[in-house]
Amino acid sequence: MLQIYNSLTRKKEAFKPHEPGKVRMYVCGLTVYDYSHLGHARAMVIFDMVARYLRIRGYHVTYVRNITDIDDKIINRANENGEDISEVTARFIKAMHDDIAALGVERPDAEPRATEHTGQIIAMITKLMEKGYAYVADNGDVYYDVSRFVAYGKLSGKRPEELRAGARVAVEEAKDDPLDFVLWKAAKPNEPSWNSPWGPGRPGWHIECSAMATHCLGNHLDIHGGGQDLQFPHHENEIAQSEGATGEPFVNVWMHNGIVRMDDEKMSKSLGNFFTVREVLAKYRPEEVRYFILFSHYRSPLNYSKEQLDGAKAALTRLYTALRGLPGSSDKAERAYRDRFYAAMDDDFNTPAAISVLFDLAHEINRLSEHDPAKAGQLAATLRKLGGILGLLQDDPDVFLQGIGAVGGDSLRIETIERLIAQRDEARKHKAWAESDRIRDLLAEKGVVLEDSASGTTWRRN
RNA sequence: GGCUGGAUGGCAGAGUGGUUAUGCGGCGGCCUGCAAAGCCGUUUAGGCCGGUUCGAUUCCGACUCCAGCCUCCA
Repeated sequence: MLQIYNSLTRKKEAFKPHEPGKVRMYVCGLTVYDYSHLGHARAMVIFDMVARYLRIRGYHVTYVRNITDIDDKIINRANENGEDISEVTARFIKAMHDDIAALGVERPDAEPRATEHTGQIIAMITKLMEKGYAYVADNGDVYYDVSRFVAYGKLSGKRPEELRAGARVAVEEAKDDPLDFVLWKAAKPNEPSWNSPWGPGRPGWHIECSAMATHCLGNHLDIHGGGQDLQFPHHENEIAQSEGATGEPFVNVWMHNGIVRMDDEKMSKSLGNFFTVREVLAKYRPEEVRYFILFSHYRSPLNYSKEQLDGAKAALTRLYTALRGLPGSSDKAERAYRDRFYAAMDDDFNTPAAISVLFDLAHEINRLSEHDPAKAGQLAATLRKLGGILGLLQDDPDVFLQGIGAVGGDSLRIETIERLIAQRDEARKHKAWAESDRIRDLLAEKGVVLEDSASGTTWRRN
């Protein structure tokens, strides 16, 4: 039985979609004004893992992940570059798709963009106006009246009075209440705008998610996900908007992934302490990055460090080494291991525990490979199958270990390596150990590790 | 200050009221011409103080420290 930690109730709950067998899931995507960094990548990989696992468990999943393609930062970026907004967004949407595809993130079923849903957005704001949840301010902006939504704060555990008391932000004068948030921004000169009942303007950030989520998935979602840093105010505001407009519960299960840290501090654009996905992929292979992300639980903070990424590489090397030379494809997984893997994943997507099952498999494969290759082969197929659920271990082991597409360094060409190995074999036949070791040291200096066995010499890059 | 969440072995990172997490690293052994890989064994745990219990790392309470949110943020 799948259990998911629900941020709304702050506990794990048995997962029950309200339509049996079907899951409607919405995840907050990115604002496309710059390259994605590791924090974005984590959210993308986590919810990709969630969608994959739900499907493995037999659910028909509709996964929607939005793109915010109109916002102050995008406008500023376009102005800085002397570009049109659509040029900026097109470029960074492409970059995002490339980056996360490299990390093995599958495309969601829909990827709605704010600028393509202004109709739905305006319709929802109109509804909120009609129901008295919104007002037009003196400056022409439309605001949500937080005082009208009695459940405000239920997701974040915050109380409006305390928020007001602790307000540290300069209060926008047009608002009736510092907690009110903008639904529609009146256009300033030279800003992109859409016509609306309240004059030309553009949507506020929070409303787009409410409008697109309900438009794509209906009023009542099973799962809504996003980074922990979106829990308040973004998701709190989404609830206020959606439930205010539809009168129905908006989301059953709220899932929040932990943030990525650098030196025990949040990795973020504003702090400037971030690595873009591209920068990381220049040093590490995509699968290493994906493993790094999945090796800690999705709700824990994830500390970025060289040691962690190097560890991911070492761990994958062990798993692929176990798979090497064994038939890898099969549809059936050994039941005992599969059950343990599922049990881990059923427990709030406990990927570290699930990964530990992969290592137990690798260990058993290594034990059996000599005396019971048939059984070892079966387990190898199981390992590959279960790894695949996490989007791991789908490469040919030799391709991974020999580092085709490995990054960095002045690596030797395969032909050169094989020629040197042949030379060394010749020397070894004559027990010319000095020459043999000379060649092995030479290769080692170039990052190539040799492994002699009864069946010949194999090599890998380290 | 308020609201969330956390504190585990050398590092990373899970589960668990009494029994091996797992990975990286260390140490000893097997294998090897020597290595590497692998295998066998092994070494360091659960912030601090109380409480509940036959027994707590695990449950409860206080304390200390850390992070996130309260401003755009995955």
